[in-house]
Amino acid sequence: MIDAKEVTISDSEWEVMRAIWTLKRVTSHELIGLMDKARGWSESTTKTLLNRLIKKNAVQKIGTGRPFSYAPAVGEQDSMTAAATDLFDHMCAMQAGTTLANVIESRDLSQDDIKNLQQILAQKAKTAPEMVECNCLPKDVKQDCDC
Amino acid sequence: MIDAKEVTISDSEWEVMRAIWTLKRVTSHELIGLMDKARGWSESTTKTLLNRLIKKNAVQKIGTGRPFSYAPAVGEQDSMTAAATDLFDHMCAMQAGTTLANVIESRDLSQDDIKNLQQILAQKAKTAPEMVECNCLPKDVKQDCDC
DNA sequence: ATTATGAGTTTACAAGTGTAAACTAAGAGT
DNA sequence: ACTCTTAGTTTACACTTGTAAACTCATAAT
Repeated sequence: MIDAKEVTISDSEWEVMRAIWTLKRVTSHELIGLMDKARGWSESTTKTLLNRLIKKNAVQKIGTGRPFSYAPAVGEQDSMTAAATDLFDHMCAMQAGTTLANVIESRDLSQDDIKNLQQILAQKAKTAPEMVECNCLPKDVKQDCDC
Repeated sequence: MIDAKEVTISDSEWEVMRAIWTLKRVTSHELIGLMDKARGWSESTTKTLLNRLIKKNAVQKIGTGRPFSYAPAVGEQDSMTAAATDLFDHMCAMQAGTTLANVIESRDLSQDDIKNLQQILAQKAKTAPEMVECNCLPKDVKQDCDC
């Protein structure tokens, strides 16, 4: 498995990856049918995306004979966490909490997910600061904003 | 204020937006200095990004005379929530919970953020399902995976 | 052995992005 | 009124992405 942090997957590529992750192993034929059904993509489009993913090391080609199979080379959970972490890393730290709250409100979460989150939060509460500071400007820039 | 969901902000543009959001109102001069200090960008680069943001309606030009000022035309929290929601919308629903957990572990959250999250989770727990299903394949595709 | 067909590889092309130079117009100073 | 300087606008250019056609190479069928 390649480290998910090393691989950048574009939006369309994500669609392909999701199918591959879910099926674990596919032929291009299956994938083409799937993406056509799911997104209405032409055969060519799926082929291109698959090749780009191989080149990026997000997918590995399996087998020797002609109908090859394709399997994920990066983990789904790892890729998801890497993508989400990357996004938050580029946003204001001060508002991350509220953003997370907004996201959570709109997600379907299982009872187990919720318990897990609660446990993590309880843990974090023990050492959490009273305030998180805005990290949007270089620290030496005067910043008398209420942000 | 323009609806954040209508505006797509690229990575570099985010850096500029963060500065503008934090300062609420800037001149291109200030912004150029800031981005140079924060990212080492040349004057030209900041100017280009600022113009793209204006064209996208993420930033508004203020004033009539020559040194114009620039202010956000979309809200920061709204944009953050829109970006994060969009990301999660494109990922497997089944693993969103774990992903959120992973993200939360690595964030700095304030006591208030945590309380807020806890309150939301307690609420969600009341109606949360036992399991969230994978939504990565068209529902009519046979899918005997353990995913 | 020859051909059709399915699978894989190359090329294409417009839009968006990161990065920046060149050009132009409005005010500031003389 | 003329010129310097600063702020704003245009152009540039390579790389990525979304989308897809064209082309080529194995292999199965004849």
